[in-house]
Amino acid sequence: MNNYSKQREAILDVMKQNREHPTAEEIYTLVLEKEPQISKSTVYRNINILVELGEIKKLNMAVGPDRYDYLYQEHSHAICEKCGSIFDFYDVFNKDKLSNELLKQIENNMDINSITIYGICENCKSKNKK
Amino acid sequence: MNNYSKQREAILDVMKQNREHPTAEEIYTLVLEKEPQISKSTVYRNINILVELGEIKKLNMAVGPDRYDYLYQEHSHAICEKCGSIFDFYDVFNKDKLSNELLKQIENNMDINSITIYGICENCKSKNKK
DNA sequence: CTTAAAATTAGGAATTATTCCTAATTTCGT
DNA sequence: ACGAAATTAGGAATAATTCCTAATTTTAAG
Repeated sequence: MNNYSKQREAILDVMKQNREHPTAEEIYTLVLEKEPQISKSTVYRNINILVELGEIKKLNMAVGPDRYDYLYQEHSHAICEKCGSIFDFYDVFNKDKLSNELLKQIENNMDINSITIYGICENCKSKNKK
Repeated sequence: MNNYSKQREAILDVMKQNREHPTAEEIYTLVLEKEPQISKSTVYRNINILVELGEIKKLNMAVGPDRYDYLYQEHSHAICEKCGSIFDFYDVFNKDKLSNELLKQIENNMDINSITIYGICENCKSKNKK
């Protein structure tokens, strides 16, 4: 794994130019513009490889399919479990401290990749009150 | 939504007695012991209702199907993105403070339901070095 | 206790999301 | 330039979940 292919490069380009946390399906549609012959399995396979390589990040959604994020800057996500909205935010968690606390509590020296907040956004809260 | 049914009660019972974060499939298998006639769609539907009612929590996995957790005590989860191991841990995040920070940054007054750490566990780290 | 409306069910079909398979092509190291 | 290794397109297969329908159960009101 790691030979050059224009397909993989096109996928990475799409991710670099897109900060909307696209789904695999959306990535596929976007990459079709540059690579009209690309197949969906190639998109899925390369998405997984890029995650593996640490170039993009996988967001585990509460609703709907997984989403992906190019790592333009270290940040965290807050995800609405009702409507699936994603909010980016910065500088809240001290990973070293967390990592240490984790080590103490679970006795496992995990590498922390990301921290995600799940909840209900303002909009969905007000909808439910009706 | 919210009429009594022995099926829903049986599902909740399974969740109360199981702290292994079962998948929907596993819940289905377990509940079959008490309700041999229950159908998978009833299990899925009721799981969603119980999440909605706040009786159980949905864990958005990095690998494999979603998992569920009875809310016996407030706690957070650390999930290995490679093998899917789940670690429970306690008392690390100050939700009020976080909620406030979120409000400032994203200008959305989200209700925080849970905070999940995603990473790579010790075991998977050492496997990769080989 | 009836009774009617509302909620829930079983069972299976349908849908969605993702992975797997294969033969052909491309890339890479020498 | 050549052979091994990696990658591809295309489609089949699988996994996870939701949707549909007619029958049954629950609830609330009389």
